[in-house]
Amino acid sequence: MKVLTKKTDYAIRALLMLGAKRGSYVSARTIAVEQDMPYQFLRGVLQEMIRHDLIVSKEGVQGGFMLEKDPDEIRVKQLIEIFQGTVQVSECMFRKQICANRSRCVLRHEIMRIEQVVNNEFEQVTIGKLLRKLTLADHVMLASGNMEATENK
Amino acid sequence: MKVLTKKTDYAIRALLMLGAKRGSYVSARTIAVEQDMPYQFLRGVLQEMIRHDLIVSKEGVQGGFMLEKDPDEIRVKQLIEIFQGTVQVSECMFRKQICANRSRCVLRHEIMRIEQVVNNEFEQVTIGKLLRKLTLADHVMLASGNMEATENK
DNA sequence: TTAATTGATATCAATATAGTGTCAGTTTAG
DNA sequence: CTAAACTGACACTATATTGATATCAATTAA
Ligand code: FES
Ligand code: FES
Repeated sequence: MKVLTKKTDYAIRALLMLGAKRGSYVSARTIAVEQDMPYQFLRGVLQEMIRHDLIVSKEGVQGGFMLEKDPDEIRVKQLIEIFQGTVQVSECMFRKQICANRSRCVLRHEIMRIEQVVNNEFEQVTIGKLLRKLTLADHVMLASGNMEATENK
Repeated sequence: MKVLTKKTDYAIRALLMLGAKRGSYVSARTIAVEQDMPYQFLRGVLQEMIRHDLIVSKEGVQGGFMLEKDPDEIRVKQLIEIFQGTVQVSECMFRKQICANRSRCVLRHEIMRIEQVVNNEFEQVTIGKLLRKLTLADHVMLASGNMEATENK
């Protein structure tokens, strides 16, 4: 059972990188190379995030993506919803018989309670929190990229 | 995002039915018809549960499946593990760079914490608890099946 | 002008989930 | 003793989801 798919995974990591390099545009190519993600796939993810106003972009040479929204307002829950749809524990168990009485069904109740808990957890985690939790060393890595790519030219 | 797959769903519902009719054998056909599940698919699910010693079976006419284990010891968590594999939020985010230092990675930490919470929730829910939560009306339905199928012959 | 970029889409491949079919062996009612 | 109702054990198909690639037009800075 996998809770986060690649899209969500890549989205979080891309946002962390944009968060670490705030103020400047970072190209999809750069993110893809440094974080080791498939380029075209990542681009799709980034575009989806643009559509949801999480990031902005600039076309052309020196273009790329930039994080504008406050990192503390980007919740992992939202990312999951964007890339994996609303969390639902089960479509609707117990169709035929018990479901005749949806509102009363205690099973559904129990399941929905768990749904609530899970959602709550993911709602707590924001890109901002994750950024702050990164150790200095990690942070530097995220901000500067890998060495080959950064050799002072 | 779907947390419970059909297999888990069917497994829970089948167990509830077996739990409601404890002591007697219930055939896959009966469960399938009364709970509206695909017969062969359900059979696969039942066999899997036998392999994990959750239920026992009897072949031949008047045969079927029976719940032997204490319903309070059958946790939804175990069912999820059987039919969907261990819960893992993400394979392992942040491969290339940060992962050089797995033990230190705070992101992984955060993710694993949530994993813990989710697992905990599903560990709390047992077939026994669900059975007790069923209202009397539901219980009767589960135990007696639908009317057409039960007409005293 | 050209190379580095994003926008927008179309398509494909891989994997996971859901469901069906078949046949051999067991049991019990008649 | 036999037929019908069962499970055991697989092999198979279908559908959906996820992951990834490819193409081409438009934009921009050097
Ligand atoms: S689960 Fe659908 S109503 Fe009980
Ligand atoms: S997530 Fe793999 S180590 Fe940080």
